[in-house]
Amino acid sequence: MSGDDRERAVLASFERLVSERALHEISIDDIARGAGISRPTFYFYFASKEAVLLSLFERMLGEANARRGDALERIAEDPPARLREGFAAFFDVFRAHRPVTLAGAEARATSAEVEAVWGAVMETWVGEAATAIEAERARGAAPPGVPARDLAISLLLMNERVQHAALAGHAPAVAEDDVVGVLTTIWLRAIYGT
Amino acid sequence: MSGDDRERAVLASFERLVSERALHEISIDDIARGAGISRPTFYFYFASKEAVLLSLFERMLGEANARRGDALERIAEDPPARLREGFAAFFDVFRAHRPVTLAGAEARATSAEVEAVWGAVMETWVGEAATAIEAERARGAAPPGVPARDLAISLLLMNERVQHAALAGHAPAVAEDDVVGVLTTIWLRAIYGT
DNA sequence: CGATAGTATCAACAGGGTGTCGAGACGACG
DNA sequence: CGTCGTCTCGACACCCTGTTGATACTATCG
Repeated sequence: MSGDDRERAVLASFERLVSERALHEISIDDIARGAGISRPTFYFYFASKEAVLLSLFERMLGEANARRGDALERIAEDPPARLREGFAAFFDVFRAHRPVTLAGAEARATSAEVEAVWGAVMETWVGEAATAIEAERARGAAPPGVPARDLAISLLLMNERVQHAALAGHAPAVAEDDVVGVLTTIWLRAIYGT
Repeated sequence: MSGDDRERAVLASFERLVSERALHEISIDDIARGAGISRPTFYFYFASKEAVLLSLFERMLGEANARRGDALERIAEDPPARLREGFAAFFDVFRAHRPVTLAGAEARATSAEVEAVWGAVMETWVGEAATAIEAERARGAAPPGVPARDLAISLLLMNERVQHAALAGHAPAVAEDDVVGVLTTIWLRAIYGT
């Protein structure tokens, strides 16, 4: 068995465990044993639980960014349709990797590194959304109002939190199947008025 | 020194520590020593770190609920003013107790009890907001749309997340002084249309 | 075909955290 | 002056983390 196989085994063990219980209930020993190695050997491959999580997480983010396409850039074509399309792309990916998503949210609370990585990802989306809002305002489709960046930040943080509550099943939450519709409606009203 | 004094000392020690570093970096021994008692004695007063936090947290929630008054119920009088008034009341309290607020957010990720308590609080606000939205729709001030409850949940989760990002200073975030204004604008547009 | 260098592995250690138990100190009150 | 709550903590058992140092295995080259 090669080093790459071992590393994959660690990722697989982690993904299995995280689908069974919360991140803070999983020890490095659990992950290591699940991958058929000892705890010190785990440290040969990863620096921490969080490092394993980030590895899985980044793969997931790549998938999400690929799937979303350029919906936001083409928002002028048909705002409701493009918004819905983009949100559905993200939510489908997060839903497909629910355990990793929830573990990521948990890790963000205690790991500065996870927090920073997620913040950087959010930052790119905020930039794109703010640009799209400004373009819609420039062409007269959307009325002026609060700074586009502040609007983009607030709406994206809403998406994050609403999706998380729905996936975690923590009340109060919007039903999973209604998440995309509700978020789309609020974005449309917040950006375009009616 | 009486038992009540000791208990107060524990709360004070906790509040001081939590203003210096993150919750997960604080051990029960730290809290106990800061209160001038031993670790086992800590357990005589509280079952866990989270129990101390919840004690402080509930006091803070009482303050917030008192300060907010009945802004939401009187929303018909002047929606922008009432909304702004209510949001400012909450945000002021959270800002005045920033370390406790941030510790609460951190604890929610790992403690089912904290998560449940916060969920119950959110649930009461969701009920009030949904009722207010339905009343505005009934009197024709607000147009129909997505279910009032889903709208209320999403907007309140947005408020929670936006306020948290601002208080934690985790990018991307809205500047503290702009939070209330931005949130008010989005609520107005989401509920009333333009 | 042996020397050597990089890769991989883990027993054992050091350090820190949690929660509990049982023995005792202390004050109030019948 | 006993005795009963209240209060206190040393000591223990246990779990978790991250590192060290000894050891294997493997591949490549002179």
